[in-house]
Amino acid sequence: MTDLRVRVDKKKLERTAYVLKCVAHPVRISIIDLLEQQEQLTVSQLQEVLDIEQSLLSHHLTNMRDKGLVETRRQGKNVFYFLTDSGISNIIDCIKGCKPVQKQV
Amino acid sequence: MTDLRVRVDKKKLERTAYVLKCVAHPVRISIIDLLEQQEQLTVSQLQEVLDIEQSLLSHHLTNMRDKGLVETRRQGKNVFYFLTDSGISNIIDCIKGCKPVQKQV
DNA sequence: TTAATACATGAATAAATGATCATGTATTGC
DNA sequence: GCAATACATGATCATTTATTCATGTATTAA
Repeated sequence: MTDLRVRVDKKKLERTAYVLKCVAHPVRISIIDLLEQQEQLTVSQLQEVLDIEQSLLSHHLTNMRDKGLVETRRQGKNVFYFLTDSGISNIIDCIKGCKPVQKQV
Repeated sequence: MTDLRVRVDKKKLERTAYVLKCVAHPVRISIIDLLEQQEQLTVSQLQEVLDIEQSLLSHHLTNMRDKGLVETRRQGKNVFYFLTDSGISNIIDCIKGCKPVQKQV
């Protein structure tokens, strides 16, 4: 076991976990999926598709924004959300492509 | 917004979030990283590199095993852990490769 | 069989996350 | 200004996840 060590430094490790944690939620994955299809969507549009409470959605979006996954642009009464160019889509594609793991749910 | 909808079905969405949640932890990402380098490692070996309490590590490993991320093979007193062929490594590579997102930590 | 090593497990607690509810702010149109 | 629409925020509570500690089990070697 000569010089085995974790190849990712601690800061990046924590940042990665932090961002991943944000992605690791059905609603938030859905949001990412929708924004991959649509470029930008208002909260109302997202709400309509996702069919969840407005404030819950808003919390999720704020969460994602805090972590840098999405950004916003206001246009009149509407606020548009869009994915930042952070490679998150790649992660999702990666996951979508990967074989489902089998074990207890 | 004609027929915008989430392209991932609910079951897969939940499963993905479930697995991702498991990946989304510094210690567990480290474990994956080590097992990418080493093929198989005992708990003691992991413990030495990671420098955390034995029982905590064991809990993490059990967690990962329950989710199907790793499997085990006993050899005498030792238990070897190794990654299952589930594409998790790809996810990690993906993440390691992706631009760091900037915002509050 | 006993002791030592290697690992697992369960209970208890602490900390983080998720959901709900009530309320607040920004923008527009009247 | 006032009401309506669109969204955000904060407090609270419920649930999940992380950590610790004490103890348990399997394997080997003496």
